[in-house]
Amino acid sequence: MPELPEVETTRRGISPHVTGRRVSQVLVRQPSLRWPVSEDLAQSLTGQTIESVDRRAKYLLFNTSSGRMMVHLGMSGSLRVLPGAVPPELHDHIDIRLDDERILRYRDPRRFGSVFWLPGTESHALLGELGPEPLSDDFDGSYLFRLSRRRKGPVKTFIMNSHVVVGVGNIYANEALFQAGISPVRAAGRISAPRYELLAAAIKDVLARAIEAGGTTLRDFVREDGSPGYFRHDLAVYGRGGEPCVVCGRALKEIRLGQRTTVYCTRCQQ
DNA sequence: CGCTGACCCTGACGGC
DNA sequence: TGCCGTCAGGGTCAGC
Repeated sequence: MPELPEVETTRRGISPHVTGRRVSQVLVRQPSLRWPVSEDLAQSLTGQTIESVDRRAKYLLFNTSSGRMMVHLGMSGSLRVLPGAVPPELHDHIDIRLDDERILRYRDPRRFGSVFWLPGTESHALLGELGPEPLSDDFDGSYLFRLSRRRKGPVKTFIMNSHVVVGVGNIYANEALFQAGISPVRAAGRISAPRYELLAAAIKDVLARAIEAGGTTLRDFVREDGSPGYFRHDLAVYGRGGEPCVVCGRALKEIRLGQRTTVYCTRCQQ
């Protein structure tokens, strides 16, 4: 379920606890993730010092002087820092023991996530074709307008495409389109430049607010905590199909678009 | 090239 | 109560 705000919240939460720490041991209990965890992860990472933790799209990058560990949390993944030798539970797939005896633990019940080791300064094919970060200055309305010309697919599918912009998952795509007053089913190529300005601003706003909320919630990455990074009461449309629109009161419409649940107001979103 | 749909997996949930 | 089918979801990739 991690969307970009939760990945960023995870990065901020664990970063102070792992930065500057040396990895003393890596234990892979379950290598069968979205892509198999390579056997050289453990030997490459062991002995290395984590210099910083970056994020690109929904990937977390743990930098060392000899390479990087790249982690994707998929649908159900989480990373926590444990105070010591806490017994693993079901779905706790990877333990990274640090030199202060704390453990960075990767859990992922549905195993949609992935963990790679990138040697040296090597990149990864999965990082190669990504669009801009939604919160960066590279991402704005004119960018979306330019890229969308002659595109016939629905705008919601367009903004969820990681080649277009990264980190806009289903929940926030629904929310941003509602906030911008744009129908999710409208063809991407049939939306004006001014309306794309509204959409880009809405995407930035919903993501930034969710990150802020994540930072102020009771998340504690040094203990067990599985609380989600967003709150249902903050969501205007997602998960509210059939319920009244918060603006006009009309029942929200729920459809499937590109295999994803889509909720919108047929009056407020055109 | 753009777009659609299948697929990976397990937990939650609804119906019977 | 318990079983079983369905759905949810990110993101890649095959195929049209």
